[in-house]
Amino acid sequence: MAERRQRESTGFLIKQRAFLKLYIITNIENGRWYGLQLLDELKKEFKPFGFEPQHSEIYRALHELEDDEQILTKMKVKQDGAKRKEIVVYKIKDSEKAKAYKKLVKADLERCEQLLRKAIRDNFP
Amino acid sequence: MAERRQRESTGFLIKQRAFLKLYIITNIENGRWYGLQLLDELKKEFKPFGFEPQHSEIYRALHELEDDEQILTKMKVKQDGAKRKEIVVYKIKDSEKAKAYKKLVKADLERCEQLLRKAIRDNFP
DNA sequence: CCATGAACAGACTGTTCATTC
DNA sequence: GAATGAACAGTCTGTTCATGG
Repeated sequence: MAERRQRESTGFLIKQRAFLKLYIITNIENGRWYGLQLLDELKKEFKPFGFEPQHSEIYRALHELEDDEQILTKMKVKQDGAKRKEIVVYKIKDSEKAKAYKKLVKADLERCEQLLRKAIRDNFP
Repeated sequence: MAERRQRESTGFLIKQRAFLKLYIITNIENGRWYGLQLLDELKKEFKPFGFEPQHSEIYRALHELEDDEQILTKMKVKQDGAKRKEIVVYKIKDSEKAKAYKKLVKADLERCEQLLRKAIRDNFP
């Protein structure tokens, strides 16, 4: 089971999903995080670049990193303080797979960067 | 009439359509071109970057540059030689609008490039 | 086969709704 | 309101089909 999408159709630019997954892994490598917390952080990061990710994309990315890529595991924990709300906290489950995934995305990011630079060169001499 | 799409939803990366439109304008600024000819040229250009545009995207881009952006006009011409096949050749109709469009896309390309560079910086120290 | 175009279908993502604290 | 999740809807794009030389 668990065979899912495989990208590389005609290969234009990287998809938002993969881009967010990369950031999520890196953040979780440095500590525990849960969904809305990641959303706030990433919104803050990308706001200056006119990009504002949505909460559903973050959750989809987290679910795929757990179910498809098998890179993360989740834990439900009671929030600190008086509140008895459960939140879903993620941590790295397989750091080798995490490393491999990041390597893949890095290559794609560099490819995309070159494509954009080429477009600027070719069209604005 | 003729009110159509306006991008900037949450603003991740530039869309393939806009990217191709830019190249199409630049190519047509330097002479007459028709659809499949542009397709061949652009496939050749982007092949080394793992990107291979499809013919329907080229046609959609051309149609929008004519109908929506009002930057191009088309002419049907008989192909040279013995063949009596008509092909659809485009030329610039409004070079001011072309210039303005390219300026817009340039800004977006630069924004995207910065976003990618940031991702490389942030995740691969 | 070349050339243009439209129709159809699927993938990706944004908006909304549902549920629980 | 915070948090998670799923359902729904729309857009973008790839594949296929249709037409004509």
